[in-house]
Amino acid sequence: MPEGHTIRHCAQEHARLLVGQHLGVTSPQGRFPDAALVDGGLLVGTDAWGKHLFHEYEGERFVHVHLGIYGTFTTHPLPPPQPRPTTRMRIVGDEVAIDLVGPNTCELVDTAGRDAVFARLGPDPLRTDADPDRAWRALQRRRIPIGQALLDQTVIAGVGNVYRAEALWTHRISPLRPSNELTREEFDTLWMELTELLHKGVREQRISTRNVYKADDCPECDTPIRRWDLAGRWAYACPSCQPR
DNA sequence: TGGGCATGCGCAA
DNA sequence: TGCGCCTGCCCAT
Repeated sequence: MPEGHTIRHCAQEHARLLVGQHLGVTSPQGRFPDAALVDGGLLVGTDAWGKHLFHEYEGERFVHVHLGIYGTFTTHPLPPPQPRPTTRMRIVGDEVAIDLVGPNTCELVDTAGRDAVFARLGPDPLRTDADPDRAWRALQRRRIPIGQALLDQTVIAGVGNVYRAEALWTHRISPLRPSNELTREEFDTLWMELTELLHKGVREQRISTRNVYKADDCPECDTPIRRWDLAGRWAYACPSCQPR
């Protein structure tokens, strides 16, 4: 269930369980042949930016993972069960094994490759070095529905469909409002809301609020929630609380 | 048993 | 703008 909070949690957990160890890295499915190039390597750190995760091995080698919509990591105590036929990557440490299934991306990159990923991502509210001004300026430069902009990872990194729906509903902003018509105050509120929701998601390992996302009626005014296709993704909003 | 769907994204047209 | 892809699960048949 990957929005940014899931990836941040993986980075933290993998760091806690595996950093400082030489890892057995394999690809039972065979679709990550470069696993052999880091097999036995020392894991020196992990990092997350938006929905992108990096495992850094000694020698400036990074395994870049993007879970897409289906991807999952599973942690097993040793000895781990037989891998599934679809296990893209298995990492075996001193005390646990971690399996990766169904990712959009699992590739080996160098520092330049990692930086190239970072370069095309907007600020991630979960990162302490995040610069919300960059997101603000990106919204000003464009005139697209704010609901569409929030899912654009070059604007803000880590927000997915659920956090978008919940944050806009909480602050009574229609997903259809043009991005450059938000006031600075509204943007600041939205940024803070997303930051809090993401942090809460990391802590609780799930998205807890369910106000409009897939809801039938608005918890505030009982108006039926409207669902429509916004640039290829389902948008949810209360037509009464979030007027255009 | 099989179709549809899912918190995503890149690419062709 | 629409489609394909990565996988698992739920629900209808």
